[in-house]
Amino acid sequence: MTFAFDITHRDPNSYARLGRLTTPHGTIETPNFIFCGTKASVKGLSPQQMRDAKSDIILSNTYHLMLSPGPDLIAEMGGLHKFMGWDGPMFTDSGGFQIFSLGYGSVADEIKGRGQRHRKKTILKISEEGAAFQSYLDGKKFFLTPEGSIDIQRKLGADLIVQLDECTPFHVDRDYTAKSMEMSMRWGDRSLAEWKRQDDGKQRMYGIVQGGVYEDLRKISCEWTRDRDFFATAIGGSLGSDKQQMYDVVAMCSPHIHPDRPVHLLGIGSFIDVFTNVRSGMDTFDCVSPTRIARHGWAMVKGAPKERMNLRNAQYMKDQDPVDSTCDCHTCTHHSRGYIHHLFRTGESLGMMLLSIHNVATMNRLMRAVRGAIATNTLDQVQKEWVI
RNA sequence: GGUGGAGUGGCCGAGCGGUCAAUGGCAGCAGACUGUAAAUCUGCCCUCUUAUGAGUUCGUAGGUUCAAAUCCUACCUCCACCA
Repeated sequence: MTFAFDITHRDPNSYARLGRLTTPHGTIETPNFIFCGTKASVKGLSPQQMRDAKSDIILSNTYHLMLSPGPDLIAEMGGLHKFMGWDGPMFTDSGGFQIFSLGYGSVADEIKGRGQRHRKKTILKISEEGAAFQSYLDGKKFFLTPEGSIDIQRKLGADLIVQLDECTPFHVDRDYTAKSMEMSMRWGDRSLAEWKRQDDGKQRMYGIVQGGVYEDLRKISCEWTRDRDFFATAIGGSLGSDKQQMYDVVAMCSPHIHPDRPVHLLGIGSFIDVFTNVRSGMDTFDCVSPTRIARHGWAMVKGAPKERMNLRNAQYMKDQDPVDSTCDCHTCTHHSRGYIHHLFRTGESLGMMLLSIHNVATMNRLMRAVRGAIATNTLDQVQKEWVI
C-alpha cells in the first residue's frame, strides 16, 4: 500500500487522535508538523540538518516553483525529492495562499488593516477560470488554474498535493466569503478531475475547507470535502482576527469533516495553537513561523513567556546558558545564548541558521510531546509544561 | 613658518540667518511576523515629562542681529598644499 492513514488512538475527551500517515516516501506519526520549504528549500537548513532535527515531512509551493525554476525543469531534474535532496514525505501547496498574500500582504497586515506594505499587488485578477499573476521576478504574466496547479504539482512530484483554492481574506463580507467558498468548491472539483485524469498512484490530494468565520458556510464546505474523493482534508482561509476566533472556527469544522481522513490545518503553528487545535482533530500543521522568526532572532522556547526568547536583546550578551537547557538540538548542545546574540549583533548568517535548527527541533519535540500526551491522555498536563 | 579648507547629536554626514532639537545612513534599544516576494518591516533613539511642553545643544570664547549651527573676531584642533 503506497498511501494510507490509520488512526491508532482516539482521545476520549476531544477530537484528538494519533495516526500513521503513509506515503511512498515513508510513514509519519501524527499529529505532526510540516515545515515550509517554499522554494524547494527550508530556509536556513539543509535536508540533512532537517533530518538531524528529527523532521519528518516538508512542504514546497506550486506558485513559487512555477515562477522559478519552473515545473518542467524540476521534472527534468528528476522531481522535487531528488532536486532538493529530501527523500521523505513531501507536500506541496497549490498556490491558493498566494492568491491572498500577493494581493493583501501578510496575514497580520490584512487582519490589522495595514494593507500590503512596500510592494505592489502582483495578483492581477481572480476569475472563475483561475488567477492571473504578474511575476515579481520579471513581470511575466502567469495564469494559474485548478488544472494548471495540479499539473504543476504532478510534475513536482510531492506525495501530498492540494486542490487550488482562493484563500479568503478576513476583511471581506459574508457574501464574498460565500461566493469565494463556492468557487473554491468548483476549483476543487476541477482539481480532483485533473488529478484523476493524470493519476499515477504516486500522489494523493487534499480538499480545502473554506467559509471564513461563518459556521454555516464552514459546515457546507466541510461536507463538500467529505463527500468528494479527496484523500485528506485541509482547513484554510480566514480563521478570524484573533486566536480565540481561530480556535472557534477550527472547532466548528470538527463535527463535519470526514472522520477517517487526515486533517491538515493550513498556516498555523504556535505551541498553544497546536495544543488547542489538536483537540479539534487536527493531524498536521504547517507554518513559516519557526524558520521566519528564527531569522529575526527569536528562539521558540518551551515554557517561556509568549513561547519564545529574543536573542538579539542586550540581556543575553554575556549569557553562557544554552537557548533552552532542556533541548537536545545541535544548537543547544553546542552554543550559548551569548554566542548567538553575538552572531545576530554582527550580522553573521550562522545565527539565523542556529536558531532555525533550534526552532525546527523544538517544533518536532513539541509534536512528539503532543503525541505522547494524547497516548497517555495527559494533554492538559503536557500543555502546561509548554505554555505558561 | 605661509596659504587654503574643515570642525554638527556614539560614528559617518546634510543643513549654511528665522519654517532647526537640527534630513539621511550606520550603530544602539525594543517590537511585529501563523498554507514565506520577509536575512523583512515598524517604533524609539540630547535631558526631563505619559503627552502637550520645558530645558540645554552644532570646537571654545566673544560679537553683529528682533532672530545664529548658519555672519564677524580671536583662540584651539585637524587636513591639504607651499616652504
